[in-house]
Amino acid sequence: MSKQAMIHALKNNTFLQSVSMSCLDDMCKTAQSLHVHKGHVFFLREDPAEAFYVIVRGWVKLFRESLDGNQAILDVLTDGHSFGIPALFHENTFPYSSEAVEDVIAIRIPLHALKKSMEGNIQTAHSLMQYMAKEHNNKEKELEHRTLQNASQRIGCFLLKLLHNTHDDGPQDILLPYDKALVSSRLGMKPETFSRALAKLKAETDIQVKGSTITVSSVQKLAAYCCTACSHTFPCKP
Amino acid sequence: MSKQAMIHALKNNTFLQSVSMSCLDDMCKTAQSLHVHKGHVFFLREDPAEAFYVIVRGWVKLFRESLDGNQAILDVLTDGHSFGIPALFHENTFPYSSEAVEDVIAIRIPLHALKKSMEGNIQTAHSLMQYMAKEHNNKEKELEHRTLQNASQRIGCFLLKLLHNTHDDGPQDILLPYDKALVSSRLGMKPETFSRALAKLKAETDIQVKGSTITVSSVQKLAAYCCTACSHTFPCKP
DNA sequence: CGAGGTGTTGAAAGTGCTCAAATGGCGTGG
DNA sequence: CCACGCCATTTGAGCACTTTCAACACCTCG
Repeated sequence: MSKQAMIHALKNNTFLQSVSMSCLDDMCKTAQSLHVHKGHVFFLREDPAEAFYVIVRGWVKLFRESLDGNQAILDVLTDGHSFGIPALFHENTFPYSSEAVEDVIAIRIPLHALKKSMEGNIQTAHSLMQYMAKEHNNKEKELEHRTLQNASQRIGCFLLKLLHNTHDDGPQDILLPYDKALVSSRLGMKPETFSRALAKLKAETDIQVKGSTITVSSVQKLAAYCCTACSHTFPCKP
Repeated sequence: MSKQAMIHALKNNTFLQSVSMSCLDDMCKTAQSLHVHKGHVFFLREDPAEAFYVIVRGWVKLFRESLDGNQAILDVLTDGHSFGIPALFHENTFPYSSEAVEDVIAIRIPLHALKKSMEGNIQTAHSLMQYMAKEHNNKEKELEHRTLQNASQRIGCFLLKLLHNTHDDGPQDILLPYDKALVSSRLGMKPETFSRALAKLKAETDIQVKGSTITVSSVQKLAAYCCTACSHTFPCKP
């Protein structure tokens, strides 16, 4: 991937999109693009951190493992999203591990380049803050969902976020972006629970499930089922 | 509370402590101190936000309520901590409600003062980022705990964070900082569950419970019980 | 002493988890 | 084109943990 292509990718749909071209140009001087194959890790928790990553294509999961061998999925990210940035504020070690869920193309940008850009350029600093605030907000929502919603409702909420059109109430198809086992751990449940909870959701809200394709017959009905257990009224955009 | 006292309070143990006196002085020009009595709210979720708060003394809970009337506690804060800041990045409305758990003395600082200070002063911006990164990190830990730890382990982990001395293995007393019902919802469980889970923790790790005072006979033992279900090895400082 | 708040306990139901086995789709090699 | 094996997913049965609802104990304060 050429340097120009990298800059273009950063301008499109990443947290750096408001940063000026010249700043991105600077930042990309030490950046590189890379392919990571399915199942391979970018870095592990506590690794010394030298760079953060921006996903150009593919899916990446962020996770931690407990001493007794369980895994908690923190997030699953795709095009335009970045990861590894919190290392900046964490003694330069990564606070989580990251792994390609499928083949990934990413841009690797040294943290010191980001730091330098931040110091010289208010816009970079502002973008980073915006990014962190959004992350923080997402985590708080997540925590609320774990507290107030049951398994079926969390699945429904996940589906609602995948909708393209939140206004039309007519039937819409949703394609699960990654396999059900990963969706389930992303939502803090086991695959078996996911399967049963999805069946329950099907019974409650008239969705149809065929493999990874889910057809929502009434968005209203689905939202009514999920969002009553949440502080946000549908659609919960920001 | 005099302006000098406010500045002094901000210099001591808040996220603004690295900010220069002159900046704090500026910021405090439009700040005011206030008392809020137990049970009274500072603001509600979705209120238009004009200021954030720094706690000088007392305890404040941050929470959200679902449509069907349940409450999720996001955090419970005390001296030196602040709340309301995320409104800066949230269309100037508060993303959560806040209520005094006991009588509180706080400093109310207009958000525009913070914003202005941030723009004129790198150190303020840096402090704010540091603060947000830490918050973000805390939320991720919280989420991990909900995923991987059971009720007893979460209580144990909560107690470990209250320890003054993490090195000595000898007996130490801990005083619960607020009532058990609030601790339980802070940890995402019901009061009854808390009571039973604490009894189980007592059986498993030789702690003694007498009202709000808990005596840990062996920190090692408690840590061994809780931290095996977590990715962080004890003591988990940062 | 009585009232109200706070915490505990019991019994039963609900929810999600574990382990094991069955199902079904899909790509490969024959 | 079909059989095979692999993998993801589903299903079943039993269990563990948490919640619910109700009752009770305890403490403090008036």
